[in-house]
Amino acid sequence: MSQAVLIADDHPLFREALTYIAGSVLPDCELHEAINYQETRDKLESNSYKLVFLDLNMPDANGLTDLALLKKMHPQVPMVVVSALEDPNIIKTCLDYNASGYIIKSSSPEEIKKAINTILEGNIYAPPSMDQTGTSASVTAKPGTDGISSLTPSQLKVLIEIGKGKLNKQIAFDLEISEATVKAHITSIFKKLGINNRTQAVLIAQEHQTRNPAPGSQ
Amino acid sequence: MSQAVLIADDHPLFREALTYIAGSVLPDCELHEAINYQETRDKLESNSYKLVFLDLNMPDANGLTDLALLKKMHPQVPMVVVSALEDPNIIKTCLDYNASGYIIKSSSPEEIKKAINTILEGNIYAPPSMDQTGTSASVTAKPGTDGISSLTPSQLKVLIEIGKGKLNKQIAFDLEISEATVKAHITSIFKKLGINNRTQAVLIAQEHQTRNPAPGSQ
DNA sequence: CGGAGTATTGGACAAAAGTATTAGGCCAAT
DNA sequence: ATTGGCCTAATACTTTTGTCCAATACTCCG
Repeated sequence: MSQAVLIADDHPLFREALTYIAGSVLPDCELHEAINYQETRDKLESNSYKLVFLDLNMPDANGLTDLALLKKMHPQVPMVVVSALEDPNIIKTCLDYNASGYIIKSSSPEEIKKAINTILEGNIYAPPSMDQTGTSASVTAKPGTDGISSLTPSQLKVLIEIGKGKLNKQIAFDLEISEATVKAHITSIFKKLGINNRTQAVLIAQEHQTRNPAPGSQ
Repeated sequence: MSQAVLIADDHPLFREALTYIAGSVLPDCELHEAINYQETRDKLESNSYKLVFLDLNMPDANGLTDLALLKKMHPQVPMVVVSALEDPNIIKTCLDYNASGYIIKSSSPEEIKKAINTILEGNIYAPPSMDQTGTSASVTAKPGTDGISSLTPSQLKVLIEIGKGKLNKQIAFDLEISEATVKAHITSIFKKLGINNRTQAVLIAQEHQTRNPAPGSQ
């Protein structure tokens, strides 16, 4: 069987760097790349990967919700989140969503190699900065935060669309399902999240976007 | 007439520090304190201040939207935003909302004194870090971002409530106006912001919450 | 002072959202 | 093979949302 690794990141430089590092640790692996969420999803569908590097700030991505969705669809594939953010809360949340690890983009190549090996041995890798703060009691989940993990893939997709401010009719069209189905999903989502209207759903969906303090934002 | 200054910050230590500094620069002023947004609003209603120090991260605050609202209701009162954040984009946005200045919490007492004097002379104070990047063309507003400034006080209040996921009925009750009025405001808001439903309004309202991107982000 | 423009309010109406119920097909686990 | 969960979908219904039109009140400006 082929041993393939997927690198999903929209930044060419980092993709190249990660490809190089992964190649040195795993010389016998095919190295695939994806530059956006769509491509990541497609490649996961058609290939069997032993490891996925996943950036949650790709142009068409929806932050943590994407991780939840990909893990729902491919629970057996180890996925490690790569991000510039070092916020322990975000890191912890990613691990809560069953990420196999979290790599900070500014890490040294040695650190990244260590992470890869740790994960391939079946363990979870968290960056060194988490060792001090990771188990801090100050990092506590809000009510409803974990509820999003209980959503089914279809429900997550609908929630993402709600989070874009779309009408049910538009969501139905875009997801190629009927409006009745959209409503059915929404009702389920509300029950699972303990809310009762879509604006509250937007707020929860927003909480799960990995914020990128990008230039020009705000 | 009495010369009073209001210090609105939920952090006791910083409030104390700021009180001390303000007292040294303005020995003849009454020094009032507010520990949350509600209290800030009330004190502004019942007193006439020559200067207000405003923290936008108080427990019941709504970020930049609060600044916009307070300035709408008291356009003549100079307000200086105090915050731990140094993001030039946020600083610029505060100034766009007619803040008279922006003080970074880690500033030295001398720096803060300078800021107070600058503002009391009728000028705008921006932190030194802005001098290099402040006028950068890279800080550009998104469409709709400035639209929030064009909202009337009532409309802003309604938008804030929408941003909490409330129903029109609840908003009407909480703001003590009729539901019909709430809806009328919402329609106006939509036109000004160029949107057509409340979930999109939530997204815009969220953008104007001052995010606290945690130490070490990016 | 008088008009222009606008904020605020409200009622009536149309559109969308949300709930309840039912049900068929599919897949995985027992 | 039967159960159970998920996705899909339709109908029927209530509630909420959003628009349109109209009236009042207020400020600003000539």
